[in-house]
Amino acid sequence: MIDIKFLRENPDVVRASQKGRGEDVSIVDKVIAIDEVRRAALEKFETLRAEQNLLSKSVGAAKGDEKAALLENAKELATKVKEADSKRAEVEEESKQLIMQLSNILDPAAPIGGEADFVVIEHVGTPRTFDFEPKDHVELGKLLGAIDTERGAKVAGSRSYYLTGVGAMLEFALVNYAISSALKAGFTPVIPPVLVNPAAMEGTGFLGQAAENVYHLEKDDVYLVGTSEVPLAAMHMDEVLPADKLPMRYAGYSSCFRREAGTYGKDTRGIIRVHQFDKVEMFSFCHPDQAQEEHKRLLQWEKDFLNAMEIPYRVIDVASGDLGSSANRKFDIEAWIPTQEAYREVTSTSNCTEFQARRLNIRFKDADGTKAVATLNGTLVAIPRMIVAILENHQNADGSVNVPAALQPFLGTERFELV
RNA sequence: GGAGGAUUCGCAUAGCGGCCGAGUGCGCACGCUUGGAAAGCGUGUAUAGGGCAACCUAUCGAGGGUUCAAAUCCCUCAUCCUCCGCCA
Repeated sequence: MIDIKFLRENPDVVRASQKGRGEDVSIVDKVIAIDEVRRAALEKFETLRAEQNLLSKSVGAAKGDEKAALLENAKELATKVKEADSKRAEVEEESKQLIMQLSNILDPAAPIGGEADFVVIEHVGTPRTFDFEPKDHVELGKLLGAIDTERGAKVAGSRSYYLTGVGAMLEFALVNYAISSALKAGFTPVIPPVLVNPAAMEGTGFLGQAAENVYHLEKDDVYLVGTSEVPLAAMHMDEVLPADKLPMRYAGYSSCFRREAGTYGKDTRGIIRVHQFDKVEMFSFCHPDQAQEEHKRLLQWEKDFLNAMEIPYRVIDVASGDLGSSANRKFDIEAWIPTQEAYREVTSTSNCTEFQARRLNIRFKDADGTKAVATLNGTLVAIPRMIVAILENHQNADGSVNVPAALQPFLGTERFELV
């Protein structure tokens, strides 16, 4: 949610931001208009209420005929107050609905444009040249007894899979490596709930445009999270965090559930795009002035992970039209996938500034008062895509796969052999 | 799933339909006292919104209702605790 005071004072900035995202600019003026109506309605109600409070007191003090007369007036006033109050509530709700439609204000540094208009910040590592025909992860997964998509489909439908044998072991190794490096970096490890209530989902902004990708359990009115960003962000909902504890960093490990509606025909092969996967997510609550630096740090931790996996990748600055509504800037890391001869997204980090915290009512207190914190998130490792990258990049001609040195202590082997 | 109890200002508690935005204790901050500290004494100590100054308004788990007036009465819901049942 945008700060209404900021919008009042800088409508042009908000207009430009909406335009840059390719979103509705006219909302800005609608918000300004309704905000005036809102304040007028509020003032009217408050004046009447003040009058009523006074009158009520004199009723209490009065006696006999005098009291009867006052009561007469008070009754009349009470209906007026009720009317003014419901008008106020109505306008406030309307105003809130409109404000909620506005996305976060873009970082001026974010590239403007659509999905294809990202800016490549850097390339790290060089895609390997194979002296044999590289196999894709589905084939390798079969040869190693690591991934079983056929049985996944049989049991759970399309975009489902089993990780078996070294596949399962690889997940444990990745998670262990991720959590132990997060610990070293000062994160608090967290295993969050993956079943959350509407307030948590709503507050983190996943019931907007992203709603169709969220699983909802109607009978109990709870949602399956698509990322542990949701329970991690909502963890401190309605709290005032101690300023001297910021930044507060959490590394959440959880399953993630995504309906993947509207992706028919996209990445149908293998485990690049699936309905359920596990992920270690970094989440940071920090001082708004620190948000940009924190964002760089999250990106660095993501790079460290890719480096440790010895996988070539590039970092992109995601364009305005492709940002989530909460993010003011987003960096994606894309790993080189040999059989696709392309870089594919494996991690992503967003700076949500105070946008998300304002919705969730997460604040901190310092000398100037109580203000919204900034929230940032970043993927440390999303298991299936990392498995794809590791298998494909480190394969040998016979289908065996070399284990990156960083993972060897967790796996007790240097190489995955065919089964 | 059933039966009871609870939910008040950081914590613990008091609270009669109007004198309650709310008392007390602890904690915290500042001051006095002291060589210094403790104790003691004094003062202060929620959040949000509107004017942005005085001030006003809202908030006693949430949402409704009764009333001129609700922390206080009624209804619905949520959470926690105890007991019973069921499942592990």
